[in-house]
Amino acid sequence: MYADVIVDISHEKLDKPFSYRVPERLEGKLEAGMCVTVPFGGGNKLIKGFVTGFRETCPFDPDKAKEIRDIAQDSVGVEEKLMALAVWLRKNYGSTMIQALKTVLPAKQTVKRLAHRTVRRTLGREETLSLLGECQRKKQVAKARLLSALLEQEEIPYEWLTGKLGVSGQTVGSLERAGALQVVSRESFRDPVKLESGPEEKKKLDEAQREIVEAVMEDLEAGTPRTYLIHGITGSGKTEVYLELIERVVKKGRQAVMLIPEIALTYQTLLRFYRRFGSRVSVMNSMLSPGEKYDQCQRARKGEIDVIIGPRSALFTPFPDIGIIVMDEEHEGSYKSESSPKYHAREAALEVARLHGAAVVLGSATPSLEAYSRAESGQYRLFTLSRRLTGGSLPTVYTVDLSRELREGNRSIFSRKLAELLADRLDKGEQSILFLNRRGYAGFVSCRSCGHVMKCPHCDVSLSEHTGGRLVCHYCGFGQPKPARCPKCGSGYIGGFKAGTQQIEEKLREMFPRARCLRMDGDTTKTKDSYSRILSSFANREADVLIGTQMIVKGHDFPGVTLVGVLAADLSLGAADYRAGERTFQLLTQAVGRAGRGTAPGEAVIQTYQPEHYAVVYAAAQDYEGFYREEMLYRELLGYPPASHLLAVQIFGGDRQKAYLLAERLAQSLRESLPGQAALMGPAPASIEKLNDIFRFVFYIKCREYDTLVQIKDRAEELLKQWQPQESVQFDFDPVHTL
DNA sequence: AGCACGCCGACT
DNA sequence: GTCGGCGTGCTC
Repeated sequence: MYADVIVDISHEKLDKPFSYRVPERLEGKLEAGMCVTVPFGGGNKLIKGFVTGFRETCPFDPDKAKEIRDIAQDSVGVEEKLMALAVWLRKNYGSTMIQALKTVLPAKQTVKRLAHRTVRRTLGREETLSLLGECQRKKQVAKARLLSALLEQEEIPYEWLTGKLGVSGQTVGSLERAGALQVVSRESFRDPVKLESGPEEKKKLDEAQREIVEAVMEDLEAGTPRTYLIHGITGSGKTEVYLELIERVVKKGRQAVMLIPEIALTYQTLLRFYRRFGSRVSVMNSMLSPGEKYDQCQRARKGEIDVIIGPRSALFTPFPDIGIIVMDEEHEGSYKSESSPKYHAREAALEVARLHGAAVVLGSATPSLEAYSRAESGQYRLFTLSRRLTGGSLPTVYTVDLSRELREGNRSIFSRKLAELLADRLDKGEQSILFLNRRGYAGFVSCRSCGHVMKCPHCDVSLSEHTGGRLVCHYCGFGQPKPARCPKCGSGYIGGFKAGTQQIEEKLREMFPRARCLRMDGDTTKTKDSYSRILSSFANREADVLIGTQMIVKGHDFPGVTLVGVLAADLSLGAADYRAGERTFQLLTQAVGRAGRGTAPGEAVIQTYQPEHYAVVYAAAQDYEGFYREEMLYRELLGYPPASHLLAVQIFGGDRQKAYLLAERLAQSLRESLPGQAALMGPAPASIEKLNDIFRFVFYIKCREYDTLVQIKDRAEELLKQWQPQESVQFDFDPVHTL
């Protein structure tokens, strides 16, 4: 019996499993994910490693195999919990143990410690010079290089030496022994966000808020923490509830994790946490350098912080005793990892909470169907906050039928209603936002005259236009040629949507030459701080109109905005996946909610070719419940999550034919042993069939039981182990981002 | 990353 | 011949 052991994730060259013999006394006791001590290298130095799997035979010269020394006893609680989490990730989402470990073990620890390791000259200038002369005399080129570098600059980062200067480790070592220099490993915990922790403004909670806090704390103190869903409209004071809960948990000596979507951390929110928790709070942010991330982990490990704010990876902060995990904007797609293991932070949070005995609080104005249905079934406890504390009433929403505009002779991007209201705002000096929900735009085809969208007859998702004018369903592979006329109304105005933020800006300038406008999209926010610069410049009323994609409707508060225009709701409705309706509803609700946050009443215009689509109708009415009922019905009918579960099996390969054959072969083999309640669809080319010269195919398996899908995944992994294909295969459970 | 190995110039 | 420096490659 042999065990695969990862000895150190920190270095790329060691970033692969080493096989060790399992001694008899450990047989049966050892499990994947366990921490063991093994002899490593020529000196048989004992080091710690993690078991990633087992095998019967030795994959190399069996004489070289060494034996596992022991199960590491000293493995602290923190590491053990993270390991258990890695095992869980691997089992439930299907990835290699290495990938799972990398996900869980934060940053590249040791590498990043080196980033903070420097070499400092200890001898004086004269002495160093004479030593340099001696080295040159002895033709010790490496030492000479190092010494002259140290004369230029007293302190040099370690990896400069090994990298740029080409000085090896032992050269540094021998000079250190000679007393010419000193290796300084500094663990300075710089605070990445420098803020003055001002006086804390503690708002008094109203009754509804207090009820939530009391309920959660009661369960937590009784030792029976649960999962809670707060359905609260924007501005209903969810953050206050989070703050209060976290403060109470911290007072009990436990730690808290505050999860936020990738880009959503606003300055205001951050400030509130700093005011409340001072230096005991830390931020994990994608803007941080890996070294800074590592710093934050060290601080957590040492117990220097109690609260971490960050995206899904903050879940793996090495806290010893987490008491609460808060997940704000629970419905956000960025909580689903896009790289293997493709875990969902909501599910991972539940597992972390289980391991720590912590409570999980989910919050959203538009909860995901997954969360809301679980709340309905009693799995989660539901709370509703329906009062807008910040004042301001809900905006008036107008839905404009774009096909009617077209029929009545208006071929512009702006409907007459939107143009009229825009002109009015410009006259009054009030601000407007124009929103283009481009996300999910995957080349769908619709009729400009009647709004009919070309859909797959088998899957009820939009067909995507592929090169060569063919329409393809990337769930089941169904294909048909692109029709010249709309099959419903016979109009020739059928085709893809082509409107970007630039065109909108041009049209706006044409129509309102006096309007000052700002544009915010991928192009204008390339640099790091341009994002916040645009937002603050708009907040300071330096512009009248802000044009942008999803990024403008998240988080930020603009009290001066009294008009929101959604230019084409259909852009996200037409997305070729089953979540299109849900996403559209969420985006529209958020967008509409941007209007009238201040004292002046707001208005919103939703332009669409499908004014009677339920996502549009319920968003316009700001009716979550209604939307939920209808969408859920549809998911039940078609067997999509959360009514059922869906496993996407994705095949990636450089050779189109071979990749397709593997997909076909794997799908066929799985079909043969498919349990009755499961159904397999496909394979089909991904919506972007070729990316970076890699061909992508996908097939889907639907099943009510999640565990059955896990078993099917295990079976697929087994087959792949036998076949050893060149292509890579990934699994995505209940996918959020379709390929 | 750390360590052994082997090559190469220098010096008793 | 031997010693020590320094790059190279391997580690189950």
